Amino acid sequence: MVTIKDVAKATGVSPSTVSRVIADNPRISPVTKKKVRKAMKDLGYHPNISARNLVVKSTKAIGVIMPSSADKALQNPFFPEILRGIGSVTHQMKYSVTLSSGQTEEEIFEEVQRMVFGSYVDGVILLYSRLNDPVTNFLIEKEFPFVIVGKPYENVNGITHVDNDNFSAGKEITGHLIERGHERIAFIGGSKDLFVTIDREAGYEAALQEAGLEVSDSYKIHTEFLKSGGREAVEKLLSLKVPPTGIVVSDDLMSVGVLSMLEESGVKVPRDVSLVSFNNVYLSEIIRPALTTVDIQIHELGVQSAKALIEKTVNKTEPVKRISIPHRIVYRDSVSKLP
Amino acid sequence: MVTIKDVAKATGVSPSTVSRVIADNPRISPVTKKKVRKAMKDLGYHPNISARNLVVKSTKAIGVIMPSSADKALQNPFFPEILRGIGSVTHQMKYSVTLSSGQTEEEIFEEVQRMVFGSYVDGVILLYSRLNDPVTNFLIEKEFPFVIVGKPYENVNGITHVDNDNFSAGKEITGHLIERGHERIAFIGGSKDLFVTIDREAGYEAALQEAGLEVSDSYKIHTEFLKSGGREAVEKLLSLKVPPTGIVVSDDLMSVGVLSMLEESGVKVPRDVSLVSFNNVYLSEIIRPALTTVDIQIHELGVQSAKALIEKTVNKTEPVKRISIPHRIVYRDSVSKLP
DNA sequence: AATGTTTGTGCAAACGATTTCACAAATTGC
DNA sequence: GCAATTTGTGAAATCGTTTGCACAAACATT
Repeated sequence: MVTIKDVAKATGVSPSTVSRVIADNPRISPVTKKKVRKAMKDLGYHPNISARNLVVKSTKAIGVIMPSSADKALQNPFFPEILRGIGSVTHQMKYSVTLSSGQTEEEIFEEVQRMVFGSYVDGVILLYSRLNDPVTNFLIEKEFPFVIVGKPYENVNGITHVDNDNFSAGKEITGHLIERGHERIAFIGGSKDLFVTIDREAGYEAALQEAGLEVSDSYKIHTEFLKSGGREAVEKLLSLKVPPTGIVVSDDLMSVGVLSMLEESGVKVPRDVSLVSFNNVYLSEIIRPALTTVDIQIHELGVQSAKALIEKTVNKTEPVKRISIPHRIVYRDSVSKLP
Repeated sequence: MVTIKDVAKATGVSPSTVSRVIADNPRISPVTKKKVRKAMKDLGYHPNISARNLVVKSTKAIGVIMPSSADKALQNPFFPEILRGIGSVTHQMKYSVTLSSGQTEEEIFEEVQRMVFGSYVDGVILLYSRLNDPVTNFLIEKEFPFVIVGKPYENVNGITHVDNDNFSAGKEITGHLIERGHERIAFIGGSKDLFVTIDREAGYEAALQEAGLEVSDSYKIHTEFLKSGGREAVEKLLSLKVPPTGIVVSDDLMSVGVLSMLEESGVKVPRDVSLVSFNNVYLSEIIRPALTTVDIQIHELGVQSAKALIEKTVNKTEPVKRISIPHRIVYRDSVSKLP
């Protein structure tokens, strides 16, 4: 391994000078810089990151914490996409990203502790938000820089987070259905513990009320995931005396499940019922009918969260921010117009 | 920050002793260990990882390199899943994982260089395999520990990798179609540059030949991705004078695209044509008809690659390994039996 | 010409761990 | 009961950087 001393020796200067060249210190004369840089190149010098971290007390690394794999959500294309968003800024800023690998809630907690106590990272991004989450509490208590993607369960004004306006998104997409003449509109969502679900559903209800439509409990379904449980739910929905003509589904991935079940039951989309959902993952484009969905700009969620976090790590006094990523509806083929 | 010295002082021993307690050195008396451990707990001591890395010249971290985002494959649920597999062993071994964040091929290359030269990681896992890949060549040249998930393009016997037997998988799944009475079977695959595609296709052909069936070029389609391009391909396939009754698709995600197009063209699966594919991602279970597909055990690919890599990093002389993860067909509802 | 300032560089002390060597005390073997 | 070994601990060097301080040389100011 070639160290700073080697290039110092090779150039005939002191290690400090080499270090300053690396930092591009203005006090070093141009000619020395040239010399040193050449030597670095020739010898194939690369700074040792641990040594540097040790003294500067910063790692230029951020931790990204995934939800525990209890959240089956992990197969959701949401994650690779947001990782890419995060990656695009970390790369540009020459930061690196360390991924959590714990599977259970406790494992993840341990891991975060290691990350912060051991100075593995300068800050963390939480890719989930849970009520009474030990990780969140821990980070707050330690005053460790972090940002949440999504809406924090408590202390919303005290935690920097980046989120969509899921209420409006829900309202708008439901509004779209209403505009197209639908009056009986159902909602199918995931776990009620998730703020995304809650907000989108609230938006859905708001749109209904605003349009003077009745919101009925029998039109609202919450199902963890789309296997057996989901099937019954959808069937029940269809067998109501007045079945819905439109359905708002809280997530594209769920949508494909719902879609499949509908078609299986002989219900054609969008002919018999219209379907809209959220996220606009690649899948929603390749499935038939292509889904009308609200694009929440997952990539941008990643970008902004990484930016906000890095700002926080370089400037500890950075004020709390609430960043809202705009959404837009992308119209495709899953909704029909009613007379 | 509480350091080793603080706990030394608190316990009345020397830093070296504390260090040995951490390492659970047998030479330290049980009573001292007790004392020291208590002090560590009381003071909230956590070792500083940079300091340790600096002296032991190892980071207990591995780098995971994703394909460049030119590979749109990134939306594939394959990635989160394999990350979870990797994570499960890194977590257990108390390793951490650093994710590549480069988007283009060059960015990724730079990043890998930083990782190895700067001693960011002890080894890397390549989640792709490309012909003449600068990254691969670099790692080989530097003799830096790495493993490939998939089949290396060259030097197959010289590079530790973990892969499925894609040839057999292709052969078996095609065989299944044949058993069920199909004789006209098509193949739809992704880029021909990928070994997965090549191998699975070769297996497909082998099965055909073995059964005395003709393999025809007009039955083989390669399409980058499933939007416009894919649609035409599928239509062309259907409009042949003798259209296939069965299709082998190289990937579940593609399958949902194909499936959608088929149904859109009024072709019912499995009534009119049967469909099989590979990977067994969550999606293949929720879509209707549920897909008969070969489960390649993505999670296990991750587990084994991480294990193999860690072995290599702790023992540089570990021999090259070729690890093959078994597959199995999971039978669902996308194939019908022909008379 | 004397003084003050700027410019360019080196010395040496950190940073927080690990590890080699040394050594006293305790234990064992005979 | 004495030599040899084992057991338990500490001192100090080391890992590869960064950085505060010092200081000589060059330059600017009167």
